[in-house]
Amino acid sequence: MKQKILYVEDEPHLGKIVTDLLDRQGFEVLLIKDGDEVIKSFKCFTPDVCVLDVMLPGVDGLELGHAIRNRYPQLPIIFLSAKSQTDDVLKGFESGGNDYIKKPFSIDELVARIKNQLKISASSSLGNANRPQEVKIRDIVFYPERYELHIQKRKIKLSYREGQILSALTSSPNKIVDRKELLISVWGDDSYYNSRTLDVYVRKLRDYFSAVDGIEIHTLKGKGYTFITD
Amino acid sequence: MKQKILYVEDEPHLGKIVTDLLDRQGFEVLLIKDGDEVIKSFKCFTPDVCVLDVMLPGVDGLELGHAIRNRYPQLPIIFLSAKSQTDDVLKGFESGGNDYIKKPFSIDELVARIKNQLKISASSSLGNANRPQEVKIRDIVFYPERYELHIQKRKIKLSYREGQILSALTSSPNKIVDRKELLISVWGDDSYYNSRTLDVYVRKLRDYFSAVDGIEIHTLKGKGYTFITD
DNA sequence: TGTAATTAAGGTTAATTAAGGTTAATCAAA
DNA sequence: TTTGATTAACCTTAATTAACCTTAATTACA
Repeated sequence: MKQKILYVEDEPHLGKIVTDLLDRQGFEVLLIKDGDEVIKSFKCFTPDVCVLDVMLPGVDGLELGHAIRNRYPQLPIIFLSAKSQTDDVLKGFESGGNDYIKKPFSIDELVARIKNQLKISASSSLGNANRPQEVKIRDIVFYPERYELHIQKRKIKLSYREGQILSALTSSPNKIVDRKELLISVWGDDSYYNSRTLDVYVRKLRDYFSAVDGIEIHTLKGKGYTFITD
Repeated sequence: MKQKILYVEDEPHLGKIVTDLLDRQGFEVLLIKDGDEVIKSFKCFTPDVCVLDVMLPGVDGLELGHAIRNRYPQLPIIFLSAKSQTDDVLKGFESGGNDYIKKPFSIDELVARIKNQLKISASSSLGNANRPQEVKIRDIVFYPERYELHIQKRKIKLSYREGQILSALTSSPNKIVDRKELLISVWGDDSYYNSRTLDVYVRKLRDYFSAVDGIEIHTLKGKGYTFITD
């Protein structure tokens, strides 16, 4: 079942390109140009996430977001903002089911953030279990919320970053964790430097697991990592 | 009853975003773009706290602050400043019910400071509000409102600061207590020196717990502390 | 079409920077 | 004048940046 995105964008050219790219990523996208028609559209289209340009003519994107949230408090909203003055303040503004991306953005970033929001809303609708108490694999145990890794009697205190990254990897073992998504979920953006920092941490984690066999972090170049436990 | 915030910000997008986020935090926010209209607005809106951008066009944010101060000496004011050059000016202004935040700021920080001014216990119940009678963990008992810590027969009288900090940490065991929030809830601001003082107290607390195993205060650099009890 | 250049994506190791920790000295209030 | 709180000086370590290396994925072209 395809995930549905409601995308509100007045600039037709950009709207078409983004819609197209999201479509190719396997999403079902409804593109709406006119803010006024958004609420109406909910009658026949119930999205899993909304992407709103804040610079809409007539209706303000933020107000529209407000209106949407009133009706559907659980629905995550991602705002696209062009203003450069807000840039620095916007960085890291992610709270509850909302996120702000500044233009220009890359499609990969948008996709990563969409997936991020979908994951969040999915896990929160499953009651609690956002983070498991412990992850047991062979003779290792990982306690995500206390940043501790037990490898065959040895207790390793993980740093904040190590813990975040390992959480992300172990949350879906034997599946690809997209590198960009990982970067965004840990650092909030996928800049070159954060990417290099990630390399360094992956190396550290691999070091910890080097003693254990049957566990490894596999690289899929251009894609991401898989935490392999065979 | 919602707490009321008067927020003066000329940059419309930033203003809307921040208003929106504060709204979602359960505040009632009046956003005013024009400094001249602030005083007028007091006729129909009596805020519990003011948030002023100091870089307003026309009227100076600081002058506005003075004007507000003259009329409502009890009303706490939080200044948002873009440039660090204004530091000394703001420092002079800072006193009693006043505070300032440097841009870029995170919404969490703003909320922490607003709550601090309002003397509301912060979201993670770091404050003094809903203190439990006692906290029992393994063979220790902590009586927050008596500032007393019993460790295996030994009774330790905690100082005010020690008690505050330990309350904050034990109020959410095995979860991250944000360092900045902790500083703001204990000292009202997160200056360099308070940060160093916190280090000293954490060291003292760790000393007390060194006798007990299974209890420790784990540092997550760049984030905060977790009070670990396994 | 197969194989060599090229280039982009990661990996490794080390240096640097920034966040905390430790211990001791000072300050301020009962 | 003693005790809690803060400041200070110096130390340690996480996090990041940097420089250089390796390998997969393209592209070039024979």
